[in-house]
Amino acid sequence: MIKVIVVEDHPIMVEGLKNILRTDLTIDVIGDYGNGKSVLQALEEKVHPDVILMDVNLPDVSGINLTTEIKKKYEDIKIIALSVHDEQPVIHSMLQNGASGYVLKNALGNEIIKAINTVMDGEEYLCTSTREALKSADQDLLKAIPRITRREKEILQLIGKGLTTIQIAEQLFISTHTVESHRKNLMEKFGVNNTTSVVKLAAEYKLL
Amino acid sequence: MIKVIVVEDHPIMVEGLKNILRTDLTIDVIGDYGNGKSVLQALEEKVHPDVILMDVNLPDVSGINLTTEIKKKYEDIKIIALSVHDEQPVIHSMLQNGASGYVLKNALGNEIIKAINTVMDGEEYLCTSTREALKSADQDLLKAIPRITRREKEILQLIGKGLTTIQIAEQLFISTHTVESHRKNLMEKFGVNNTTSVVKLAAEYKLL
DNA sequence: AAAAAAATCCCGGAAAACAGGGGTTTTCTT
DNA sequence: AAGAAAACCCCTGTTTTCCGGGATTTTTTT
Repeated sequence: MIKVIVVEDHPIMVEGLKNILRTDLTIDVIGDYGNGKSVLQALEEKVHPDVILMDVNLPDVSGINLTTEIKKKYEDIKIIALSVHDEQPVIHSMLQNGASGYVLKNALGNEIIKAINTVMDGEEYLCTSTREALKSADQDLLKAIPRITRREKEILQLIGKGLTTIQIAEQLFISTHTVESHRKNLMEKFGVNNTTSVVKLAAEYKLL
Repeated sequence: MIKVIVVEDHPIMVEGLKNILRTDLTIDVIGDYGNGKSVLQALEEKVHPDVILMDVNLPDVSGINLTTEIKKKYEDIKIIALSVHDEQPVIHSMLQNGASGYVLKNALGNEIIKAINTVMDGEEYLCTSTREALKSADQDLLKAIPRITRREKEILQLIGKGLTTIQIAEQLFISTHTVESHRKNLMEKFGVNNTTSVVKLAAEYKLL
């Protein structure tokens, strides 16, 4: 029996997943959790799954960070990402951080079962649309989501609120020059040359 | 029997919904559709539901527009919005355009059943978190999502790509003054005073 | 056919952001 | 305890956006 746990904050989705997985008699869903904290706790205490089906957008932590953390402590657990996002940087970041599979939520139910079996065989599984998305990105540089610092995130949020450099500087009790430095670094990290693009990408990657 | 159809592009979600609705014997799910076009066609041809459970983010049209269209032709059909978005402007726009209910996807299954029964009684139903979201918006001005024109959307997308006014003007073969006018109008419509905020809001409301 | 909305174009001055350099002090991580 | 990374600070000049007015011509919608 393959022991699976589901990490997903939409009960209806959980219901659907369980229902689909029930059709495969070699799969046993031994638990479900609505946020990152509760899974980590469960893993600590008692639960020992073979596979984790994990939504990428959880209420408390990003799936990317959660994957990294789980993989650090329990390297044998296979993680399959479940997501509505087909942006390459998101996919790429998940895989880079230890996910063995990536399935879009618009995939058919049996893709999930296929994914579970594939990763249990030690292989990587990407659903059809995900493969499409990566293919079109193709060639050279499929970038991961930039790692931004606490401060940068803070400034990014204030920019998103529509504050100007001067207002941000005042609010954070730092010089406008510092704010501009952070702005510069953000543009650099995101590989763009104005803040508007940074905000757009950050919104896309759910970093705001 | 209450005849219900489901409009939702995630098969797993559809599975979950059907499973939940099966527990109520007075509800009959007579069909499901993965996009706006197919529902409209089905309504035209044969299907006559009492209630439509509709995902707000469909691949082809926005739930807001689809609601408007359906309500114009079939005013008796009750529409319940299903969404991951708890932003007031989204909720407000849906209700304003004829939706009778709004349920967040992180709601429990029985909220959906409650919603169906409530709207069939001619009342409006909002799930707990939605009510919370509207309450915190409170007082005065819960704004709807601005209606933007074709051209404005086009310019918004180019701005989001990081193009400057000059570059946009060149690409669209219009004067920079025109681009600036559109920029101005966008800021006005969104009620903010810089383009970055416009892009952020547009991303939030899935207008990009 | 008339009215309303959208799209287009124009100006000038002020404000903000960007580009491209520099450097110091904390705070993590190894 | 060292080294690296983050956070902080500073400068000047250029570009772009914003704000405050305008106005005209197409499209839609009623």
